[in-house]
Amino acid sequence: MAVTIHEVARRAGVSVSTVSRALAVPDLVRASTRDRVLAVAEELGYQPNRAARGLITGRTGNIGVVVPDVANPFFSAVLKGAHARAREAGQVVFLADSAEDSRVEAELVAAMGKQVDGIVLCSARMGDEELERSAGSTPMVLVNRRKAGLPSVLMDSADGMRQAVEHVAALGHRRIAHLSGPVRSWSSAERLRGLREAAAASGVEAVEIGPFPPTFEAGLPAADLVLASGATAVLAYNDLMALGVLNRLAVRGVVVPAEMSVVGFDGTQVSAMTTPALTTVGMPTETAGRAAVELLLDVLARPEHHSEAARTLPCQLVVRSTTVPPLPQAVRAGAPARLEALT
Amino acid sequence: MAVTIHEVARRAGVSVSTVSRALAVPDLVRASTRDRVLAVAEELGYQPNRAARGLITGRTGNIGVVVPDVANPFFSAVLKGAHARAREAGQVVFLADSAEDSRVEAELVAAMGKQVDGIVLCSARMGDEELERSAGSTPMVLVNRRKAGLPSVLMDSADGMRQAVEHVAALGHRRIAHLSGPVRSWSSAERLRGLREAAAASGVEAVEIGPFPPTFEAGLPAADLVLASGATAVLAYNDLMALGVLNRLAVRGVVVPAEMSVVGFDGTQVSAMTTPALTTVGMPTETAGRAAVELLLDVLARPEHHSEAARTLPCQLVVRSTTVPPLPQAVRAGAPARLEALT
DNA sequence: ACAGTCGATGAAAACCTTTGCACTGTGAGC
DNA sequence: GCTCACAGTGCAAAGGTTTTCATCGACTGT
Repeated sequence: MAVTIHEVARRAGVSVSTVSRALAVPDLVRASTRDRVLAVAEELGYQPNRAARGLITGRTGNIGVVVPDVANPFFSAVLKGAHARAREAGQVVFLADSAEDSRVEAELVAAMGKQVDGIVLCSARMGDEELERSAGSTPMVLVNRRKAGLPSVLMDSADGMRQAVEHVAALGHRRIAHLSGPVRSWSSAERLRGLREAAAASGVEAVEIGPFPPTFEAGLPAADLVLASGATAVLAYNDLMALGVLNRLAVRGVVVPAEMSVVGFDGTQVSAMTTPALTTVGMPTETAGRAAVELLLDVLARPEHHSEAARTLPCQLVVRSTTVPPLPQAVRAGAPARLEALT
Repeated sequence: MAVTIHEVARRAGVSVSTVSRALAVPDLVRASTRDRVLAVAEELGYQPNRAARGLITGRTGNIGVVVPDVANPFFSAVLKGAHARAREAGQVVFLADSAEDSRVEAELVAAMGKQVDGIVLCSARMGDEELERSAGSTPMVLVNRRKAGLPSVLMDSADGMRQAVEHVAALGHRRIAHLSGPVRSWSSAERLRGLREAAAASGVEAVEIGPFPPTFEAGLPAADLVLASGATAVLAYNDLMALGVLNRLAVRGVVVPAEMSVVGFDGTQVSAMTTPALTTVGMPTETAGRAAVELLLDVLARPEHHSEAARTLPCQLVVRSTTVPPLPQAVRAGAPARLEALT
């Protein structure tokens, strides 16, 4: 049986109100009384019952985080950041995994609604109307999704894509392939936009292939498509897909980076672990997680104030070993024997 | 303002008791009344306030999951399984990340205590006494940690290790290196035990190197140690470390698997993505997560019953491309030129 | 026809906390 | 010496639900 505020009050010889105040608004109670109460509370190991508190204050002290897939390193990193920031604020995080299913997602958000003060919704898959409905009942901040009237934390994927394009363009590539991701994803659209703008600006030709699911497996067939496209560099939707490309290229006997440059996206741990190490666009995942709960906390504190706030976090290209200048045309057309001399 | 049970009662023309019963124990109310109540509840979108319910029942409907690091794919997989099973049971999961710190871990468990019905504690880092103290205040099931009197879900790492050892032994390796993981980890100790037993039984010589943190970075220097040891095969503590080994071996110009066989552990996604694909011991991570909340639910349902229950899940070696028979001694000592012919 | 049962429902207590309001006493200002 | 303000504290209501107990009517068995 847990120790209640009544028990503390009894032992300290005061009323429950005084105990409550001693803990919540110390200045309201005389120093001597407060010290006595605090001592007793400490001794008994008293911890307020959050359910009871929530009942009266209407605040639960919980924040919900919903992601499409916890097992995806991208999201688990966001989750980690969110958890860290929440903990600092004494909030607890509720986790929900929508399994990439927009219906489940909506359901989870609805179910969470009453038990949390607010929700951090990552890469929302649900439609705009559903989103609006959900947001109506619970304060919510979006991560990597934009919706008028809803606060959000965005990662500047378009700019990340620009960096990637400029990088391969600077290396001398003139025809680059892009492997696109989930159609309904905001992030996906942003990257496409960044690609087109940067390609036009840099005077390189971008061939768009896809869409694909953002997985290793999708990268396998995508690699063949890339080879057939005649591109000399490929920008994958994410690191997982890039790994698939790498894998398939190796099977096909295509040497990376000599014969094909490959760029990933997300900057997940694994991108540093391949041989050769993958050039990728680093995403501020953990930072985004932190920023999202930060923003949510703000919204909770003064509701009407920043319903429109959108914070954009920068991406940073990290150049590793999968991007080099393309082979001269003559060599590419030549015999494999000549290639060996180059690698 | 949320719709309460009173509102439903008023609109349905019954008392709150009847509404409560219609939802919780439908047989207790007349069919016609029940239908009417249910219809009204549905129409109003009534959802019981869990805080209020928890206040009276003493059950929160929440279960806590604490892991050393959400961003580690091994744990995020366990988490995913736990979440899935919890959701099926209508429970929600509280996440806590201890950042591999035993003090934070204990703190988190204590803080969670009051807000959850029970805790799933993964790969507990805290000491036995602390563990005992924590378990005293909240029902708890351990994952990959054994402690007398506490229910637990174990993955049979020792047997997984046996499979790995027998595999490389069968390939003809006679001297194999083992890279050990965190000293305080139960899993680590189990694997060492499995290694020694299987090595003795198979008549192979095991050289134990370590301990190391279970990371990619640790695999780098470990690879050099392995080369110096004269082993022809290496069993790494986990996949991450194995990737580090692979990476460093490539840098050193050692060809895998021809010159060195490498086995990982955990069977994480990434193990399938390397080139060559990593032979590894598959761990039933998601299953373990499910099993853990299953067990917790059981314990919650009938407390005194299975406080001792320990469920052990099997591991399964998955053979891929990093393990082949060792080179004949003559060749290994010979010129690199001869090697090339082999690969 | 009557006692006894049982099914269906309602009233109210209980869970633990926060907080508005009321009360007491002390010191300041006149 | 009297009023007033105010600091410190207690009382009690409120929050939404579950659950025990009581009530009431109808039905069964004799």
